[in-house]
Amino acid sequence: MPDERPSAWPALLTAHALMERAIESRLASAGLPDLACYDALWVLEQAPGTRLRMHELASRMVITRSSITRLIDRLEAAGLVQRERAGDDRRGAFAVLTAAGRDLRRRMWGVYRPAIHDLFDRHLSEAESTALRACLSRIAEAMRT
Amino acid sequence: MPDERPSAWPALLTAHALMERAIESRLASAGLPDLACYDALWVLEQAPGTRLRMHELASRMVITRSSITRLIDRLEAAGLVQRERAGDDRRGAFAVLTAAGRDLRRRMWGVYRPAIHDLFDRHLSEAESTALRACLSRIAEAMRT
DNA sequence: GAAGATTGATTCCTCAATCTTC
DNA sequence: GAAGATTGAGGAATCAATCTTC
Repeated sequence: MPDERPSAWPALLTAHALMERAIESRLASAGLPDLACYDALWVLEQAPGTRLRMHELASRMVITRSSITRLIDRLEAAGLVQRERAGDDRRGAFAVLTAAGRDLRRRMWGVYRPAIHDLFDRHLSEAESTALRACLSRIAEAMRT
Repeated sequence: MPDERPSAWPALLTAHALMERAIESRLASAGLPDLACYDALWVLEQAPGTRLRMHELASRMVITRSSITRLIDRLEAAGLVQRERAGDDRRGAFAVLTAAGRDLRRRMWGVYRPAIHDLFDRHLSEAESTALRACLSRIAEAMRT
């Protein structure tokens, strides 16, 4: 880029792409689903009652409403989540984590966790890791508002 | 994630997704092509003779061989790049930047550059930006080898 | 009419198979 | 047989349009 001062953004783009490719490759080799699936299961597992409205889930995963519909279609077909109608507002739907979903998430973490360490955290000092997290969270926070 | 010490990786994932969405949105609003197109044009513009072998271009963009074939198909149809057969090894093909490609890249930069500043660099100090770039380059470098 | 979610049509990505040249 | 690139088939992301409920 014709830069005045070089931004960290291109490096982030490259690091992200390489990481994602390597992680997906490890998951696939282990016969496991992809990162989008993991993310959905994990976000649901953190939510109160392990359930979330569709648009809330989409927002936290940073994907579109149509994408979340189709993703939940697949996860539901695989028995990892279940849809439930909202009681108070019958337009709404919840995605609810199933026991199978929780189990699979845990198994995926067994591959995902060492991958994050080997490919990412291993190359950072404790201080760098903390600083990185602070910077990136700040940037994300600014875009959420 | 069930973490011992929180990694910066989830924050990177979120920041990346939000950034990409916001940048694509600005480019689309300006009637311009997407980031993949920009990246290809820019990588070619940096290369000696503004030309690169297909697999070299794919490697630098961190996309697959089939993806680069199809991306260059589109860019060539739009007159932004041109294919050339390799003289020495006739299996190979070059993607060569055209004048129209260079012009469009410049116009896109007029939208892309302020977006990077507004959404990313504006929230970082000079020192943070430098440190971020160093960390992410190191991580990318480790995966390249 | 607006919000929540889904669907149809299109575009794009990916895997495996293919073609060509080395 | 292997490297470079492309292609066909299937899966997934996206936009706009739709359906339902508020």
